[in-house]
Amino acid sequence: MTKQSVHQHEIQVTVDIVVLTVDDQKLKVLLIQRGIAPFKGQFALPGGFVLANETLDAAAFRELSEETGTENVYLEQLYTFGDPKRDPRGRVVTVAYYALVPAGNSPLLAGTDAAAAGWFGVDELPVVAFDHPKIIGYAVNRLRNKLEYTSVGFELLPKKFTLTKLQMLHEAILGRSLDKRNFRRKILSTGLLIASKEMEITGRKPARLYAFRNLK
Amino acid sequence: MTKQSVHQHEIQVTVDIVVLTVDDQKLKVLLIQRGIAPFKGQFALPGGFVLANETLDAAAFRELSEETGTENVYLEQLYTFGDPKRDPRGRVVTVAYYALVPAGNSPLLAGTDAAAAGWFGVDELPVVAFDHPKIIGYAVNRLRNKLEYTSVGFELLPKKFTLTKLQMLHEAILGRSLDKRNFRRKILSTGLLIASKEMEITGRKPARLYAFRNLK
DNA sequence: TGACAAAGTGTCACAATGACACTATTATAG
DNA sequence: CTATAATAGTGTCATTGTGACACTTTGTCA
Repeated sequence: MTKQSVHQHEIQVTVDIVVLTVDDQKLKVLLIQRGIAPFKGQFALPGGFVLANETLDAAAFRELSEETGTENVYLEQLYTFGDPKRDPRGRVVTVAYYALVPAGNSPLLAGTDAAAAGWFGVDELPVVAFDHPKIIGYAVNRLRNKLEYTSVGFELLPKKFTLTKLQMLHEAILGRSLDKRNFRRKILSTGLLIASKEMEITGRKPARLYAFRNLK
Repeated sequence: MTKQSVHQHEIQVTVDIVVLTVDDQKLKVLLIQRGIAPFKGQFALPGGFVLANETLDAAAFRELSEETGTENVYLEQLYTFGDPKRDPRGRVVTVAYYALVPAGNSPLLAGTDAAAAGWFGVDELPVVAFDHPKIIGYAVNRLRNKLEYTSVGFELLPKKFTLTKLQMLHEAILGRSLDKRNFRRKILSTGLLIASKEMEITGRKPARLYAFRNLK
């Protein structure tokens, strides 16, 4: 910031978004099949250019909305990737974000300029373009870490959920099973959950529904 | 990344580096006085443009070396700031890094194009240009958090140090005092320290010198 | 050799965590 | 109607981690 050249160092800046969900007991990422070169036919993260008068966060929200129809989701900046060779078309620095969406709220993928899209288990990825596999790895790591010391997990569930659902969610993300009693003790002791009076009726013994204490 | 325009969305990309040290029992940041407009005369973080064929990490290392003469330091990407109004000269996205340097290794500030430079306690900052106060805040937070669950602290000390020095370092960063026995118990139980046979002789009772177990 | 300054050391109470298995409640099938 | 299948829900114990707390040791220097 101490140099004064103005038109010399311009670079294309994009945002790419790792949209994560948990479905079918698996942590999954949203990928879009590229309709154009380079990497035509391969899958890639949703994303796009940062516009002239837009914050980075706004660009990420916009792309998420445009490409997936998803709104009102948890979105957080992840890391910025800037290897000069990461995009064969030229110098592109991408600010990666990750988003968490509840299972079932699968974005409708309306109005995308991509050929197709879908959810892929993070351990069963297809061929993925650019350095996006690395970016996905970063996001998965971040989510696993944050799960241990924050309440991000609730972002992946509907407003009301059973403790078993919450536990299965944690198990899917962490990739290991958890003790039921210890899990309940710990999660309830945080005070972040409020028990509703409703029960989920599933055909067997009904389970109590809880909600995340929404306060900041 | 699904659009194909090429020359439309170019943005200037810089790196800015929050160089931190602990000296005189205070957590301090390296600031450089700007010799040119905008914000002429104000202090700012060292930094500069990312060059055409350079990774972001390389740009950060280069700027650090050019502007401060510092090398071989701990350097980690922090966050990317891209508010369209953050730089009055135009659209500049900056990838912020933070660096940790041992006290006393104060960079010599050789060959800088800035008017002056100096270390400032993070609680006693002068008027700082751009959104750099916010960036400094991010870095301080990150360091405080990382100190609790990693070994970054060792990056701020010489190779050999006494436990009292290490404790004072932690106290300076966290901004609170720690119990001597509890601190020693905890830090020694990590197994990250190896006791050397040397003692530091300071005029009073000599203190044992320890080193960080360098392994990854 | 006495005073000073900093190094170094142990215990106890409480909280957090991990391991472990049975009972309760509902729907459904016979 | 009652037996069964399925999932919900619950408590204890041992271990470990953590915070609070004060005195002794060792060397220097006056």
